[in-house]
Amino acid sequence: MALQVYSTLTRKKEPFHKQPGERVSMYVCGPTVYKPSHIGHMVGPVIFDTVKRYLTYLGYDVKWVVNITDVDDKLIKRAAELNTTVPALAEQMTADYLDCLKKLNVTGIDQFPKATDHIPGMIGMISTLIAKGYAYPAAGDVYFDVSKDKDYGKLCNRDPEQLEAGARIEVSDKKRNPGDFALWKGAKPGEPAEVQFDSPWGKGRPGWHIECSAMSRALLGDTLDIHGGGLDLQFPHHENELAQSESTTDQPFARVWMHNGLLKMGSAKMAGSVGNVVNIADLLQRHSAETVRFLLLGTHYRSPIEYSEERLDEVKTSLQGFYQFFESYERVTGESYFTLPVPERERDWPKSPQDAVNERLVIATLLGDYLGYMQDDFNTGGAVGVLHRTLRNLNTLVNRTENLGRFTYQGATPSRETLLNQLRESTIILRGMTSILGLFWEAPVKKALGGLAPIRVTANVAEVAVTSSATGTTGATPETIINGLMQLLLDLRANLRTEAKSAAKDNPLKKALFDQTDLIRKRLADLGVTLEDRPGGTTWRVG
RNA sequence: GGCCCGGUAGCCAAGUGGAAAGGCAACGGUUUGCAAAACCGUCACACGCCGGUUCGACCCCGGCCCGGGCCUCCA
Repeated sequence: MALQVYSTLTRKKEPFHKQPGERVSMYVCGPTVYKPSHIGHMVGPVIFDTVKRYLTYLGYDVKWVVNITDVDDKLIKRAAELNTTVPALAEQMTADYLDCLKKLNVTGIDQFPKATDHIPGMIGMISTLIAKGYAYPAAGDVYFDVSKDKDYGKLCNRDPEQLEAGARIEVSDKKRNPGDFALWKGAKPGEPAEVQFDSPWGKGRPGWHIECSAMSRALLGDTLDIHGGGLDLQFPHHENELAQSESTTDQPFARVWMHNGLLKMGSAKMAGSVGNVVNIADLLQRHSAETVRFLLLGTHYRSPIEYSEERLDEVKTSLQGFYQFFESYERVTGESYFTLPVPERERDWPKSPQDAVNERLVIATLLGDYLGYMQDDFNTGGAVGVLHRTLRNLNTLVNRTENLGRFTYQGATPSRETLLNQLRESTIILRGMTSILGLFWEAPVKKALGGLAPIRVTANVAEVAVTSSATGTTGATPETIINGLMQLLLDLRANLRTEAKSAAKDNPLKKALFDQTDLIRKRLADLGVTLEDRPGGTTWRVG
């Protein structure tokens, strides 16, 4: 099935209008930089980052632009409150925004144009609109005349006549129609000089909406392939952008309009106006960026996302299985999941599943399911489900490899090498699937011990001794000491276990020795350290 | 009032005109000296309610109830 994308304009899924290999322009409305970002601000970026990753995987050449609106009423107000300047505030908040994107692994945005860098473009557009009769100056302001635009309201099904009925629209005697909106706002007395720009209509600043029309046009052209943004921007923001742009260029403004659902807390949306926002910096103190991204992608992008601490805890738990697998994978293959090649484009994926055996075939089927979901309007929720099913198969493969000989096969027992090959190829597929979603981009940090890697203790104590002396003792740091102590403890425990296991059943020492090994494990558990005795030796981890 | 969007198990959440993915929680089992981890199994005769279309609907149509969003700044 060809890629299907839901368009707000037609209210239905449509086959994507471009072919792999072609360029795709994507514009997503960014923030007005007057406050630190909250998680709601990250929904769109995470989703469209995933959209870009998937389109890239399919072979499209995507150029993605996100605007920074750095001049606006809210900025002026906030800067005054903080006793700073608008540019200084904007710069600081932009840095915060970019930092949040980086933390959530939103890496696909190609350009972040600032409104203040595009004033001439906006003035040009407004002049054109006036010349074509779509806009009119009024005492220093310039307004868009919605009655002149025949299809005004087509995105949101709004009837300009009925806009009056709402009566919540800002009233102004400068407007010809209640639904008219400002393209340019004349400077008001007392406003700082840095937000006063020269224009044919006197000093002033752009209205909200025009910056997106001007900047998307400047960087991506008259017609965008994809225009995205939050559901709450449909009206009036996108409706007005659409009206301005098409009235200016006489070209379709966007081929596809994609709107993401909003974050919900309980029964209400999360928003600055509701006052229930969760600041990202605070959030990341409690939960990993991975957990947050996983939460955002677990629900279809057009649906509201249920947000709560409980949800985050749940997601975190479900994520543990993946981390466990990554450790298993490394233990069994000696290779880190995070250094496996990432098949970024379709042509780079492992091929010829017909050559594969058993699990490898199953995983190839799962990949098909995964792609089926993604093809259907970027159904990341369904895709995440496939990830979990894939994980189960991979764990089975790990178990078979690690416990080779304990499993009975119908035909010939595969060699360890065969199993390892299957495991590696299958894991690369998982790696590719998670990478499209932008998940598991870096190895998790063992916070409690400052990045200390888990030690593996083999049952062979002689071998252990060699390992520890090879580690070296020079330059003792808290880390090397803790590491060494853990090693010591686990060595002793390994010895006890060996003794206990070899002791005869009726030997009273057997139980006594096992009691000691259990005591060590219990006391470590009290400290938050979990020991896992495996066929190849004992591993430990924090948590 | 107008315009949209939802209502799937205890919670979250996919989905298809032909007998409901996945996760969390719960329970049972395999494995383990015991654990941990992993794996297997159980867990919605049922998808807001009522009609209709159909051989057959959770999925299509109509009505109703409930919830949410937008119409004012908002990702």
